[in-house]
Amino acid sequence: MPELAEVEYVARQLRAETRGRRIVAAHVYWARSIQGIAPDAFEAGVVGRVITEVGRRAKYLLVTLQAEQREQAPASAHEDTGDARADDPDTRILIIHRRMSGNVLLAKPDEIADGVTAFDPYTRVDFALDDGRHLVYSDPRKFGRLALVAPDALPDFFAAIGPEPLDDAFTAARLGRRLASHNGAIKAVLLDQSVVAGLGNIYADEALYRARIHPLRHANTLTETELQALRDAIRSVLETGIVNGGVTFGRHRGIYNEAGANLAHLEVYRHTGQPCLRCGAPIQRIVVVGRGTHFCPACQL
DNA sequence: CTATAAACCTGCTGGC
DNA sequence: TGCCAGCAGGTTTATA
Repeated sequence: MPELAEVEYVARQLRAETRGRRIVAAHVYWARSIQGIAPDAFEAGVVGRVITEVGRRAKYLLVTLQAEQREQAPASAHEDTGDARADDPDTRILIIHRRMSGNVLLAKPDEIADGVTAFDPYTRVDFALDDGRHLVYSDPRKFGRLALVAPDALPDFFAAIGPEPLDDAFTAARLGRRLASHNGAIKAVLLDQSVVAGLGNIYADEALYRARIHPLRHANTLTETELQALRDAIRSVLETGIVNGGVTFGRHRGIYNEAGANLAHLEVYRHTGQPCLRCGAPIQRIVVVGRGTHFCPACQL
């Protein structure tokens, strides 16, 4: 459900609303939502820390948690330059992946009862903040995962994740180099997070449609013109998605449980049988690597 | 290495 | 109206 655009939108909301807030209590209601650490250790690891930054990598939400300032820092051999916190034992990164049905919600005290938000009964993890609000991880299907790691563990965590498509460094040439080693269908390759980060089924279809590339084209056969069009299309569909709060036809919500408005801006996804906006031919649906794939058979070549 | 499938879970939709 | 099979935006792991 949530792809790069949906995660980025929520990251920006969360950054604006929770930076500077301290976590005063945490409760894990579904143990398997926590990855790599025991639930009680996870709870103990976040309580007392302050949310200092919220970011995103691929489809992962990154919440930086710092221990409160200590009055006297312990004697330290290395000088504190104030920059990299990679070895700071007081900093942890809360990593959240919402997978298919997860949402991160910010609830007021009167919207919370016994760990369940009034507008959503699927609370798996609950964080109480020092202003009385609750950060709630809600996930009906329980596929999503939360992890708590030290900052220096991030490189390993993301070792297999490809480049960020919204970075300046994401050029047509770089995309071309990444696609060159893949002979499979371009749709399937775009879904491979090690090739490009953050694309899911919706935005992959939208990007291919706007670039006029058939989803079954072999990834290593795109021309330079097509690579440029695809690179531009990927960025364009993602940026539109972020601005509009993401696509909600199922579960994706913003932190106030509000629906995203980007469904109205999709041009091909789930438009099966409807006329192509460019040429009028009916949009077709096929299955690629088990995923519903929508395209115009007349103008995607 | 590529490729397909299964597993993880529950809710929603469409067909009968 | 009611029931049930099938499907859903993601990722990991197993199998061929």
